[in-house]
Amino acid sequence: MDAVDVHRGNRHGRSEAARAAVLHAADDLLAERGFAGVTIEGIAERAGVSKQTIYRWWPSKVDVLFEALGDDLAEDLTPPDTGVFADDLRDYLRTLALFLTHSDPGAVLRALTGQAQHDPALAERLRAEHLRPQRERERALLARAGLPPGPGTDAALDRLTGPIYYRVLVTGDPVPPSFTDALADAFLSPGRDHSSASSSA
Amino acid sequence: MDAVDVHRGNRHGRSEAARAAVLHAADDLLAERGFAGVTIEGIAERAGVSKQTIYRWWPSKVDVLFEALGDDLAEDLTPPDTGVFADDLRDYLRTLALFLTHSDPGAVLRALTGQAQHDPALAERLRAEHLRPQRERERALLARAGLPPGPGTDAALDRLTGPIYYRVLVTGDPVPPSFTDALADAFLSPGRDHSSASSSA
Amino acid sequence: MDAVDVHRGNRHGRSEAARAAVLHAADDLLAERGFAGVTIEGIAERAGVSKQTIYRWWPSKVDVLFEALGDDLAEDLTPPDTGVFADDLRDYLRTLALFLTHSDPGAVLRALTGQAQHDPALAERLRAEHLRPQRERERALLARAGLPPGPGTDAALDRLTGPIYYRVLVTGDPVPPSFTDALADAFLSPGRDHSSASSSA
Amino acid sequence: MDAVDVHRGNRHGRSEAARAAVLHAADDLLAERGFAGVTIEGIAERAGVSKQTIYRWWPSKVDVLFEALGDDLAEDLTPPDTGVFADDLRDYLRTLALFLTHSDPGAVLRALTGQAQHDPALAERLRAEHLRPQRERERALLARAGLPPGPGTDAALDRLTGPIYYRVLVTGDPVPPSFTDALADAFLSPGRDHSSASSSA
DNA sequence: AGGTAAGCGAGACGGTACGTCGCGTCTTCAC
DNA sequence: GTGAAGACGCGACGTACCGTCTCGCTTACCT
Repeated sequence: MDAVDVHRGNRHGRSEAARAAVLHAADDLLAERGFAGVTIEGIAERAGVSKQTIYRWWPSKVDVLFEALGDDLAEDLTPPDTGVFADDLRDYLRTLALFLTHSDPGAVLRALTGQAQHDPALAERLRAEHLRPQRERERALLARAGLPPGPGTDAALDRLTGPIYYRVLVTGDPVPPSFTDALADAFLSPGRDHSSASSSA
Repeated sequence: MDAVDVHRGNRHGRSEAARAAVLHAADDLLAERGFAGVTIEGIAERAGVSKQTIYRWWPSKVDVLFEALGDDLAEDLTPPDTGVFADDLRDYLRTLALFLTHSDPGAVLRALTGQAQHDPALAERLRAEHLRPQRERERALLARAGLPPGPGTDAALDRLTGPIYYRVLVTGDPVPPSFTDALADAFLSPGRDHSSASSSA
Repeated sequence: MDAVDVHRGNRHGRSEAARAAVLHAADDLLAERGFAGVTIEGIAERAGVSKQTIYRWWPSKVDVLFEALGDDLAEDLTPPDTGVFADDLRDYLRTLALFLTHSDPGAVLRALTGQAQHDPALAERLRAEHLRPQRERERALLARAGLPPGPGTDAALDRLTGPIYYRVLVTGDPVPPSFTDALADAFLSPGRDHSSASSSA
Repeated sequence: MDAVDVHRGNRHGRSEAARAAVLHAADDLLAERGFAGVTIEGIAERAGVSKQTIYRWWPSKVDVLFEALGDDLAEDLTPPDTGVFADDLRDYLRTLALFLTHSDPGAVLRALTGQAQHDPALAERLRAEHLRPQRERERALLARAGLPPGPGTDAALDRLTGPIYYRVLVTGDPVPPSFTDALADAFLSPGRDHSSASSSA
C-alpha cells in the first residue's frame, strides 16, 4: 500500500497502479460525460498517466472500456442454483435486468453494445468474450429444468432474455420484476393465456 | 423538372436539391464506410454542398442520418392486413427481421440505435418519432387478433419483437423465418412445448 | 427629408439613403472595431441594407471606405492663403498633423494607407485620387513662397510632410505644433543650425 | 547534421526544423502572393507542418512574419563607421532606402507596418523590438557628427529618415541615391538654398 | 391606368480559412 | 525497459465571411 510498494514501471514489468488508474478513469469518464467524453487524452490526464502508457497496453479507448468491464458479467450474472429451478430462473432474470439498467458495469456494457453497432470487430469480441460465455451460463441454468440440450435451449433463452435487452437498448422502458417474472412464467407455464401475462405485470 | 424549377435556395426556402443530396450522401457513406466514416466534411464533399449548408439545417451528423431514415419504418413496416391474423403476424415478423438485418434503412436504424446508447436525447427522439409510432402499428395488428387492448398487448409485443431486436443488436445471430415463425407460433399456440419451438427452425 | 422623399431605389437610380447608411456604417465600424471589424456583412447589418446592395455598388470593403473618405482631404487640407506665406505653411502643417492623428477621416486614411501596403491597386488609387491632388494643393502653397516650380518643390514637400507621415505611420510619436513648426522653420530659414530645430520643440 | 540530430520535438523542446520551415514558408508566401496570400493553412502546407504546430508557437500569422523578420534590421541596417561622418550618413540613407524598397526583409517590414495601422499591439511591438533599436543605432551615427545628444538628434533623424519612409509607404515614389544624398546634404550643409536640393536629384 | 424594369430587403448557396480538439506516433530522460 | 512529458503530422470539428444567386416587393416612368 505504501508508495514504496507501488510498481512505477521498470524492467520488472508494467505498473499495476497505472493500469488500475486508467481503467478507473475510463469508468469515471463514461459515467460522468458519456461515451463521447471518454478520450485517451482525458483518461491519461485523469489517471495521471501518459498517453504513451495507454497506447502501449491498449489499442483504443474501447479496449480500455472492454478491460474495465473485466469479469463483471461472470461475477454478477452467474445464475443462482438453489435447487428450485423456477426460483433460480426468476432470480436470474431479475438480476440481469438490474445489472443492465442500474449497475456501473451494465452502463459499460450498454456503451460497448452501442459502439458495437458501428464496429463489427468490437461486436465479435464482445460476443466471444462476454456474451457467448454468458449464454453458456444461461444454458446451464436451463439444463437444470430438465430441458434437453439443443437449439431449443437457445431459442428459449432468446425469448427469455431478448425482451429484457430490447427494453434496455431500444424502448428504454423500465424492466421491473413484474416484467421479468412474466417472462419466466411464460416459460414455466406455456399454457397460460396472453392476458394472464399482463395480469402479473 | 427543368433546371428552372430547381430551388437554389433563396428567401422562399431552402434548396430541395441540396437537402436530397445531403441525405443521399449520408446514406451512402454509412453503407460504404460505416458510422465513423460519416463525417460532415465527407457528406459535404460527396453531396457537392458546403459544410455551412449542412450546419444550417442539421445540428449534427446524427440528425442528418435521422432525417435520412425518413418514413421508411412506416412505409416498410406497416403490418399487412389480409384478414387472416396468423398469416399477418408471421408476415410482419419476417418483414421486420429482414428490414433490420438486410435493408438500407435498417442499417441506418441500427446505427442510430447504437448511437442512442451514448446519447439520451437521440434515444428519446428515436422512440418518439419512430419506435412508438411503430409500436402503435403493431398494436393495431394485435388488436385484430381479438386481444383486448391493454398492457398485455405491449408485453406480448415485447416478447414478439424483443428477441428479434436482441439477435440483431446483441448476438448478431441471423434471424431466419424459422425463428420469427416460432415466435409467432408461441403467441398463437401458447400451449406448445418448448422443444417444438426449435423443431420448426 | 420626409420618408416620402427617400429614394428607395427604382429604375431611376439608386437609393441615396442606402448609400449614406453604408458609408456611415463602415465609418462607425472602423472607429469601433478597427479595420478587421469592418466586414461587408457587418456593414449590411448595421446599415439595414442587404449585402447585394453593397456588392452592387462597391467591389469590396476598401472601396466602401474609400468612398467614405469622400472629399475630406480637399475640404480639410486645402492650405490657407492669408497672404503671409510663413503663417500659411505653419498653419498647414499643423492642420495636416491634426488631420492625420485625431480626425475621423484621418483614421480612414491611415487604415487605407495600411491596407495599401498589401494591395498595390489600392495604393495606386489612393495616390491618384487623394495623394497627388493633395500634393498639387501643397505645390500651390509653396508656389506662393516665390519658389520656382520644379522638382525642387516636390523634394521640399517630401521633407516637410514626410516626417509628419513618418511619425504617424511608423513611430507613432505625437506630432505636436512644435514639431511641425520646426519643419516649417527649417524650410523658411535653412541657415539655422540643427540644435535650434529642437529648441522650439 | 544527420537525421539523428534533428530535433523532432519532444519534452526537451520544439523542433527547430519545423520552426525554420514555417518561417521560410511564410516569407515565401509573402513574396509570392502578398500579405493576404499568407494563411496559416498555406504556411502549414508549404512547410510540411501541421496547423497545430504553428498555433502552438505563434498566436497569429503576423507573429510568424514578425519572427521571420528576425534580426535583419540589426544586420542590414547598422550604419557604417569609416571615420568619415558625411560618407557614413550618405551610405546609411542609401542602404536604408534600398532595404525598404528592394530587399526581402524590407517587404516583410512594409507588410507589418501596413498591418500595424490596423493593430495597435503589433504597432507597439514593431516599435519596441525593431524601430526603437534601429533609432538607437541611428543616434549613435549622429553622435559621431559631434552633435550633442538630446531631442535635437531625434528631430534631425525624423527629417533624415521620415521622407524615405514617406516615399516608401505613402507616395510609392522611388527613393534613388540622389534623393537620400540630398537629405544628407541638407543635414550636413543647412545653409544651402532649397533649389540646390533638387539640383542634385 | 397598367405594364415594366430597376433598386431593394432578405437570405440560401458553394467556398476558404479560421482556431480547436483529439488522434496515434515519436523521442527523450528519470527511475 | 516502463512510464511521464509533450511535440509532432493529421483529420475533423463548428464558425465567420466571402462573393454569387434568386426571389418578391416597391416604386417611378412610359406607354
